[in-house]
Amino acid sequence: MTTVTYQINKEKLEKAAYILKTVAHPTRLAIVDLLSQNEKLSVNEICEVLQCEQSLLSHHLINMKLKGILRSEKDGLNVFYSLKEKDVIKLIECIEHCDCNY
Amino acid sequence: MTTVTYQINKEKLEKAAYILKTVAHPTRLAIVDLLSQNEKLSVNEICEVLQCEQSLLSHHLINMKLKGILRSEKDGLNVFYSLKEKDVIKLIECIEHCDCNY
DNA sequence: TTGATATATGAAAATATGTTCATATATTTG
DNA sequence: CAAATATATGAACATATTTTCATATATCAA
Repeated sequence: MTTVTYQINKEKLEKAAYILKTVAHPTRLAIVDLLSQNEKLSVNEICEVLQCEQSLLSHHLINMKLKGILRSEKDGLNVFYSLKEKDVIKLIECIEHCDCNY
Repeated sequence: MTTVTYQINKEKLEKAAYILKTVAHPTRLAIVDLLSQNEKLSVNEICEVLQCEQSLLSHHLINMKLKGILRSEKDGLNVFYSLKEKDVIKLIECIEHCDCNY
């Protein structure tokens, strides 16, 4: 006889997976990291620091904005992105201690 | 003149992304959740609770074991999986508070 | 040894994600 | 207005991940 405890519901897990997936990419993690250190940055600034092609970066940024992780505000020619969901910073910290195989 | 602070190195970010990706899947998150509540579970037990096809579940479990998140031990016909890298539980908690778009 | 049960494996198919490239749009400046 | 700059868009392509299915292997019990 098995009595297995199952806590979290499906919907919550799907949401969590969705957010994790959004962040689980080196460039996107770098963006989160950058924006945790710098209140707001223009696409160009991020582009230069990360050495990432403009259009590719744009895709990443818009993706993360769509999912509520970033916000953006326009100022003249520039668009400044900033961290909307600051909790995602914790994900990086959380994993730094992990001792998984890689 | 731009002075952008950039903290984490590329390698660290790639490792973090790698681990996050491994966990960023509803079924795999459910497995982590289950194993945070139950010390160890057989493939079959997990199969039944999650209503997941046996072979698919096996793929997930082996994948997570390979990446150091789970461990397994054989006992007769059964293989019991348990959480090796308990820190990943925190990822779920971390995200539960997040208020992203979905 | 045969049959039943639990788990793993591997290849193929289905699906999703990431990247590139060419070009569009919007804003500023001369 | 034309040119320059910053960013966005979309389609095509490349690549990676997930799922399915058929089957293999291992262990146990009769």
